[in-house]
Amino acid sequence: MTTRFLHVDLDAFFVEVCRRLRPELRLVDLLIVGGDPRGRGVVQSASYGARAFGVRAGMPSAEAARRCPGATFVRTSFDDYREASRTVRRVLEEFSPLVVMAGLDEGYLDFSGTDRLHPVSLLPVAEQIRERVRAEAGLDCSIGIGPNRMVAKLASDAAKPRGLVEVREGWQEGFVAGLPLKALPGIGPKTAGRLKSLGLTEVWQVQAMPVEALETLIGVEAKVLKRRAHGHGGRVLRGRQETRSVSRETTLDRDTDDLARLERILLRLAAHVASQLRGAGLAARTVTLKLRHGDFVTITRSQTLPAPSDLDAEIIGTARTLLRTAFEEVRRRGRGIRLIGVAATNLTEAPLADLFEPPARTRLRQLTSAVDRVRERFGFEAAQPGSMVKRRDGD
DNA sequence: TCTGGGGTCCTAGGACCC
DNA sequence: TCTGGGGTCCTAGGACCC
Repeated sequence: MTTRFLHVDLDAFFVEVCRRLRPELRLVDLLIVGGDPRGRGVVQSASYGARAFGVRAGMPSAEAARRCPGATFVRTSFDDYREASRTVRRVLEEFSPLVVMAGLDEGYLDFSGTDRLHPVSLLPVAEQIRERVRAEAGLDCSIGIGPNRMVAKLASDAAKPRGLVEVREGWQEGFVAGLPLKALPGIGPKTAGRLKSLGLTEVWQVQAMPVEALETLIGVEAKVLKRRAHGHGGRVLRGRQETRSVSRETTLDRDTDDLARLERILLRLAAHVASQLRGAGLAARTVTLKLRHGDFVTITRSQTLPAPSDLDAEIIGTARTLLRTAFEEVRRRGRGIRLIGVAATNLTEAPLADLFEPPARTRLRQLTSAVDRVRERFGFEAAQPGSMVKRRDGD
């Protein structure tokens, strides 16, 4: 069976969702969605007007404001982005029974085995999709078509903005030949730098090189790189698999080595993680604390519990123990802490009631259910462990 | 210029077991 | 007394993606 995929990528998604919601922004050309430029935030998305000034996603907001002084910084709630994304997905589902969103602003459609229906090109279908997305969601998109997922995505990159690019079976090797290696999936800044130091920056260079020669240069990763450089990658479209981790982290306004303050923040993060686990019907065996120093050196400390847990008290208690244990070492480094986070991993489905559970744990579970009910009615902040409540004598 | 937050996957060493 | 090899689990760190 011949395989064909469409990759639909919304253009400047976060910016355009904000524009949709606030009509007064429609005539504003220089828009940036991201953190406060006076703080430690980064750019999430920039309008094409702002991109002309060199503003890019991931860039510190302060830098973006310097490069594009006339830019307006905006943002909206996550729910608004999610709602827009759902609308787009519903449109895509009208065109293929197999649609997998790969984030809020992009999705794949499987058109494998549709040769009789669309014998030559999928461009007319892509055209219709683009029009329907525009009409239903009010958003522009770019669409790539390819014999595998990787090529479809690279084609949509080449199509931006508002374009359509089709790479037919047999054309993929020539199509990727003209791309830089860093355009390939899995080639991030580190790997691109390593390859560059070996004189490799373009896909065609890897195509021309025997796999043995590549192996002596970069080792075991040679085979994977070689396959991608020849335009292979992802001929099946799988739906999302189960959640592997649940986490919350936050970057502080300024670095601190105040243990009490870090603990209060950590408890709130851990409570959110536990609450999200319960909401998803999951329990975690491993709790991981993450700390990033002022100089960006990041450490993690984790502990695996004897049994999976989804209870605030247990997740919080484990996280706090990890912080207290790690803190001596943190102080010694003397660089302050800029980020603190908690992750729950090693997830299983929440266990059913245990007849032999110790009474203390039963009470804990009952308390947790009560907390959940209060939060459902009055919001998350309405119910907190006592030690999380900010004291009157300052932070 | 000074670097978010939520994820996934991979590697590697050590403990422990057979 | 010295030493196999494989498998699994745990921990720490890192690259990458959106």
